[in-house]
Amino acid sequence: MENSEIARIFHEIADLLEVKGDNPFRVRSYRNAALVVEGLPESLRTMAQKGAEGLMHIPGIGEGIREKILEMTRTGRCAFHDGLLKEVPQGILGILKVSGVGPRKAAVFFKELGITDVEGLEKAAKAQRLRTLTGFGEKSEERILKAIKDLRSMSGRANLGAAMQYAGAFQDYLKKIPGVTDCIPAGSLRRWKDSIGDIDILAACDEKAAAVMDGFAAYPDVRHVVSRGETKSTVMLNAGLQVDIRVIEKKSFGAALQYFTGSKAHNIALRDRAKRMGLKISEYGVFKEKSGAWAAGETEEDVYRSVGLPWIPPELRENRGEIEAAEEGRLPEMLDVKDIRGDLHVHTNESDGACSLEEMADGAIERGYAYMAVTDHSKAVGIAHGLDEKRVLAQIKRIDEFNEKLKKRGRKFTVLKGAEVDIRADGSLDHPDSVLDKLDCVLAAVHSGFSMSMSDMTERILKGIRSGKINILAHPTGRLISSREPYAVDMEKVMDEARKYGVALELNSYPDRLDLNDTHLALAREKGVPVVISTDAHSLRHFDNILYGVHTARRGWLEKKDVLNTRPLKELMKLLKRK
DNA sequence: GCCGTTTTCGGCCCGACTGTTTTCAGTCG
Repeated sequence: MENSEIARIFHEIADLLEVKGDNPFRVRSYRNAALVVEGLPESLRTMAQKGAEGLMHIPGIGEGIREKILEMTRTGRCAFHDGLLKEVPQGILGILKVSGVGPRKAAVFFKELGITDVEGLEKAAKAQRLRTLTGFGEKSEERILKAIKDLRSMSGRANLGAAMQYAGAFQDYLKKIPGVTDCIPAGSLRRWKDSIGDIDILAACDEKAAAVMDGFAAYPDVRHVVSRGETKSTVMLNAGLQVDIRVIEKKSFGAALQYFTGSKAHNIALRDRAKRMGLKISEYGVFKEKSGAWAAGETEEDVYRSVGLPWIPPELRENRGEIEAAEEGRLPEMLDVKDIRGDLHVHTNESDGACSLEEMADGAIERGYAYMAVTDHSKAVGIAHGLDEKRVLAQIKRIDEFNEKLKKRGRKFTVLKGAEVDIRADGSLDHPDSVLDKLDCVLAAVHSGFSMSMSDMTERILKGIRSGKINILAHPTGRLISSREPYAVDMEKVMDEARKYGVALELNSYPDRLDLNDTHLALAREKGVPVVISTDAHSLRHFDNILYGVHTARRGWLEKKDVLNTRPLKELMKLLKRK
């Protein structure tokens, strides 16, 4: 059982306990454990091989949950979870996804009306049966029907790229409303999380907040207003994306930004820390607990300073040890997009790119890069018009000629000869060694046969690494955030072997990929496996995606030294020498 | 169920909005 599945079970246990009306702090323990497990770089499967001893010292995991992890990694089941499902029908978990319906209401619907799933809830609301319950009326039914409609129109979480665009447009609109002095997207967007549940926007204003709220609700792309208050409102966009806005006075802006950026787990830990110091943190500021006197709040720096910490970059705020690291002066030196000196995954119109080699090179030069690797597909990827041996040789010749031309013109820019060679189902590479040996930078990647077993897929990729012919493993898990699960692969084994063979792992910056993800990157850093941040550009504008890659790397605590393409060309070329 | 400058019991972040009810519980972030 993998970490993601174990985390899912803990989330479900938390939901089921809540519907049962169990101790809310016990519920929180399971929810917290789920988050901790999700953020764990190493797999519990591996850690549990040493028994309970291997699972000690994971914050938030105590004896009870440790036992359940052991059980799940050994048997693939959790008896406690199975037992809960006998008491509470699984369909009720779906009801909890309906906005405005939580565990208490779901329990009432189940006990009083025998409702066990969303369809049943919809029927009951339409038949006006909910209003027969105490505490529910006509409006409750309306809200629930609307929320069910919204739920169905949402395609789960939005990818970061799309969410950024929606948020940017909304932000521009809000800034033009009179009285708004500042406006910034917060939430998981500001933390550059790879998928976004909703957009959170914080606005500071010097006049009546009500005017801002009017403007907010009047945004042309709004489908309907979900809730509307003095300082806080929620709307649903036509695209099925929810947007929350919070309006706050300038003197509280830092505290509000800190609060609204999250993550929830980070905030709880920070507020807990404040409490132990005799302080209280809310979105309005930091206050002395006894006297209620205002202590800080205008900037985020002030808020963190008030609890004895340096400012913590948003990407790190997941309660994954950043507060302890901040306290001990161990926060990573954050990578900057300016540190990136070149792109090592670029396609041209020889395969499925939109632009020529020359056009892509111009684009890279314009960004201030020192180098770029042309890495078109190999023939197995027919749909991308992959190159055969003959075409690769022709491309090599063209690149040599192009580099000569650049040199003559005095340009300090080099195009590396590369390929994105397919790792076939049997682990062999899709170009002969004679071709690979002529290239500067060989990427290898899986493009088909995703449904293999974990052991087969791992072996397939290990064979590619052991060929000694590749430099970089591209998009190592193959996930597409909104449409395809990662294939099953033992990433720890892949990383160990990659380190042995001097193969780097790619962080693909495409917002739908972001592959490796943040926790894998943390593992790579721990294991000392070098990472390359690339865009997989198929057109000029794709170069911009490097921003998503860099911020994802920051989420994985990667520093400049951990990333190969922060090195100057000469140093890079030495590192790309294959064994 | 977790955790300890409040250490093995007794706490556990904090506030806005909604609907239905007259003072608040439930939900959300």
